[in-house]
Amino acid sequence: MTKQPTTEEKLKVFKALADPIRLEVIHYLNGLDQAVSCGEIGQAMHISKTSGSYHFKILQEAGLITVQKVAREKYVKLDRSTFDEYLTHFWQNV
Amino acid sequence: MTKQPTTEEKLKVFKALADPIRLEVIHYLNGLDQAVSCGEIGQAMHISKTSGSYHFKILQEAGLITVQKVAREKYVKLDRSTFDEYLTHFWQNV
DNA sequence: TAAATAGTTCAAAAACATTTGAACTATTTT
DNA sequence: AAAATAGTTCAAATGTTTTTGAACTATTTA
Repeated sequence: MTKQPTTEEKLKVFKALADPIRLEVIHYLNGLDQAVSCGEIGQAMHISKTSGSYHFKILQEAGLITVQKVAREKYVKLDRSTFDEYLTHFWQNV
Repeated sequence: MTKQPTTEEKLKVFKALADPIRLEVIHYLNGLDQAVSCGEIGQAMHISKTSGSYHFKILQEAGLITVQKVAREKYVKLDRSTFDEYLTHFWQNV
């Protein structure tokens, strides 16, 4: 009884997954399983702040991460429900 | 006990899924659940032969479809084991 | 054997995604 | 209050993907 994703939404998710840096970020977040600051992830991935900002935005707009601002930092974690909806339950929406 | 996909392989699959025409092809093939000729799919998607050829190659190289040549036609169907490995079982490989 | 059909290949053009560095905002520390 | 830190925004440059049309191969039909 939960709404079917549109093609636009699916595209956003698959495009977000179709990049090596973003797959690495997902892997990193999955390993830690807690909110981590953008800066920490950026350092671990060896990318610039600007590039990090760009990639986090894409992951966020796809719904793959959630973001929480704490003082001057942003903490990020995986939104597993989105992975489940688009990947694990892929055949439910195809 | 089955080999972990490499980052390259995952990227190929997610890139293949990150396109509206290819998602439509997958949807079409899923509905029919049988091998269909490239020409028939191309007509149903309203794309040129050249564009069809390009997209089928990408889906094939990602392992998302299998292709069988019969006389001068090519028949295509979904390879569900690849969808299962990369999507349904996403968390096993992340 | 000539014409038609199914699909491929190639290179150029067009469209789209990513990176870069500088300038910026907001917050925290000294 | 000044300096430092976390992150964003912008436009330009670079890189990658997709589309296009013409020429091609292989097979089938007339």
